[in-house]
Amino acid sequence: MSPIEFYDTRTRSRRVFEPLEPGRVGMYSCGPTVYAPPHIGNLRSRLFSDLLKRFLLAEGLAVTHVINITDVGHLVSDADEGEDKIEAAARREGKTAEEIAEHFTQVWRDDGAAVHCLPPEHNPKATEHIPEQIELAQRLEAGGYLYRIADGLYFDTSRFPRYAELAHLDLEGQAEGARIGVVEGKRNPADFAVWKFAEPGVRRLQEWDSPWGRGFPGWHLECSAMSVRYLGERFDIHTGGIDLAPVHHTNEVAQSECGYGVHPWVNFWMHNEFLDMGSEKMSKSKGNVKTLSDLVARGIDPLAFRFFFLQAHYRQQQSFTDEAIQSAATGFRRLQGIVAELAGCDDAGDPDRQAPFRERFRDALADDLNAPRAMAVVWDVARSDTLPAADRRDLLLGFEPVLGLGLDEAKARVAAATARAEEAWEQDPRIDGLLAERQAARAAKDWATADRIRDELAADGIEIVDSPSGPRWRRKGA
RNA sequence: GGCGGCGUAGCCAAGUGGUAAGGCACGGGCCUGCAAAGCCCUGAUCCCCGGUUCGAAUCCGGGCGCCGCCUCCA
Repeated sequence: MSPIEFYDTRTRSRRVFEPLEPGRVGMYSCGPTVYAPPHIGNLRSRLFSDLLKRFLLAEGLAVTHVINITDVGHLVSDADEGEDKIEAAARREGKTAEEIAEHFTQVWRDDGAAVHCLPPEHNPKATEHIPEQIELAQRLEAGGYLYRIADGLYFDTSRFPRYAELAHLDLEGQAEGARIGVVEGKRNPADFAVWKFAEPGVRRLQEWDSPWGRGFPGWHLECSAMSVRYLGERFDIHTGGIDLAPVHHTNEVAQSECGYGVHPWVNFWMHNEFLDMGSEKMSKSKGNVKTLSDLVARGIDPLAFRFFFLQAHYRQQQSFTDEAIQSAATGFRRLQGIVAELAGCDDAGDPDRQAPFRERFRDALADDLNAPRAMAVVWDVARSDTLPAADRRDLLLGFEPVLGLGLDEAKARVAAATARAEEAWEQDPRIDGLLAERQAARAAKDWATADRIRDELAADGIEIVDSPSGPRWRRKGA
């Protein structure tokens, strides 16, 4: 058993993971801003934190996982100006901000459930923790970290020497060519809003009273305030997409370390890389696949996306192409078939014989969550011609709590898929007539006629599949 | 301008000093009248150049190419 090692963004190194409190792990993952459905890139981040959690649970640790729901405070344009995205969506849909947030929060939960992400222990909403956020802002104000300008209360990053630490920022060089929107009165380019004042004459759907006047919290504030409430002033792991490190997480660190006087606030910062969409940039207008529903509409099982995710390491950009997701779907289907077959075995396995495989699987994940290597073990077991079926069954089902691929229900899932395929067979007088003709030819062993009919139908894009209960047909690509 | 990542078989993707995991596709085989499904078998010396080393995909230097972030984008 090798020790658990994770890569930590702050120290830019792989370190042995030890919970701050033996046996217990506190995890915080940056969640969705609920103004639109999550896309598959968001889903990768979610799957990453879920895999991490499942692995820690399998290690016997008690995990408290917090994922926030950002239902206020995101602005449409750059800098700290522009319209709130949720408010914009609400206006567009003719609904309230709460309705928009509620709807997309549900979509986020449904999508997560569809890919078997375990529900977090806490799923706090920013709007339900305004007092906590104000309390933190007051601490920061008391510490002299904030200053007030026309549109809000800002954090003075020059008061926090470690500001650039997490993302290893070069603030000098960065300011030179960055497209940083200029906010009148900011002391440093990196300074950010902790509390924004409601604009005079503009009535927002979401605003609250505060010691500094009516307004709303800055985006970064919620994560600092809610994590301390549910995980304490220091905790073990904070996850998120790699893009969050330079701004969002950097600002969270500034607020939390200055507000609570702790360091390091978070023991391990773990960031997942992006999905590489290649030339087909994700965009609704181009009609490119980007949400889980889009995949489902194309006949991709949500869990095939989870299988796809497990095939690449979380810190590598993963190329998402049509061919890649299709091949994942095929691989997943076959793996399910193998497990479904093994489920019928009633023999007892031999734990000693299984041990080496369990260890390889576990050690791959202990090695900075190397899922691809763990999957290689899965296939070694699935297709082993030396391991008895009982051991293969025990091993694969033993991996399931970490994989989350639904292998424990493989038999039922395969049966359901078969039933769905049955329903997909179509009927049509003309084609069914030709099929009957072909059957007659087959019965007479007139293969030439039989094949001619099939070829003719194939030319029309119709595929015939023979089965014990007779021939069926469907349109290709359906 | 700054920060970061990548370039391994047709595609996806592990592998950070000792003679290249795994998945998908292709090809071959079994099965099937044929086909589909399923099962089995089969493939690479690691972008280029130079260096370090007994030995490098793995370390160093220099190229070329690609991607992300620096905008409240995961």
